[in-house]
Amino acid sequence: MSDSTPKETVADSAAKFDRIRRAHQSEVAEDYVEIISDLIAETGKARTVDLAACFGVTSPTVNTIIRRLQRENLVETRPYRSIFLTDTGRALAEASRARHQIVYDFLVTIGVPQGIAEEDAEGVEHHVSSETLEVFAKITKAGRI
Amino acid sequence: MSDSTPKETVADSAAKFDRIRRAHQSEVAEDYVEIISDLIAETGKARTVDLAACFGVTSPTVNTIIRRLQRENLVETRPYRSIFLTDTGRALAEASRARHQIVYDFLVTIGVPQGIAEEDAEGVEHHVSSETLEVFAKITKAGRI
DNA sequence: CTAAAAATTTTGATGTGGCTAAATTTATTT
DNA sequence: AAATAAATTTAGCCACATCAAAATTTTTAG
Repeated sequence: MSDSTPKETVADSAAKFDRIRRAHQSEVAEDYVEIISDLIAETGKARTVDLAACFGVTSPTVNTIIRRLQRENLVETRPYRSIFLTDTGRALAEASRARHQIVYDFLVTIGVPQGIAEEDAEGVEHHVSSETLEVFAKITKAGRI
Repeated sequence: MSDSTPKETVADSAAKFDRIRRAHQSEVAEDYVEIISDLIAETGKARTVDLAACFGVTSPTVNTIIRRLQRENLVETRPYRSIFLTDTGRALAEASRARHQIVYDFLVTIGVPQGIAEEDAEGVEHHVSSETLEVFAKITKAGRI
């Protein structure tokens, strides 16, 4: 127990959890634009039914979320038609993918098996600060600490 | 771009996101029992108002969540009285704290500043598998990869 | 071209976490 | 012990992600 950890004020704690709540709000959006981007790259379009399969949810769920993403100007879609990304959505997808890759590569570099790294990267990517990401990237590049 | 990443099936993808949704469901519970445990250790009791301050939310919000935790047998509380952990709750708090510490120590070991490590650990701890945690712990112990 | 299949959307429900405002109970002060 | 302050709870609201069932539209097959 190397406890040189400086103690945290109540205000720090509140700020920390507030940051997490905000991260949660963007998580779904980021996951969706990332998958939509993948689907478009692979098959030329992203359909409700494909997204539902990828996420393991029902089509009404996808529908609701796509409506929200449209409201937030991340995707474009017309009734009964496929889903496409706006410029903003594409940018967000790119940023998400980059972060995901950094986390994944880092985990593999430090010795986490690929399958596990893939699973964990998905959850972790939304919660690492840019500072930590930089440390990750540096270590991956060097192949060691 | 070292892309020897094996391709992922749609079923894998669905399982991955399902795991994340399940992690989200436990996150709040874990954070609460951890903070309740801290408060009891420091002050002998955990009150709604203290939890509200720690999490940066209002007391009705804490109230709702405590009701759920009580239903799930993680906390004990009587009307207008403080909140205590059940044995199950204490065990969960301990496991959470241990995980949190592993993630925090690891981040500090690889060079992330303490303040940032504290912030990031909170978000990351709920999304790392036991395999990855072991890798983290090993690196921390060795002081390098 | 029409009938069947597939995909999408709507409808109506649930659970969770958030809020404000007001009511209630407990604790403190005078 | 009465008045005030503080804490808790209740009530009523919203947003989000989820579902099943049903309605609608598009696509595909015969």
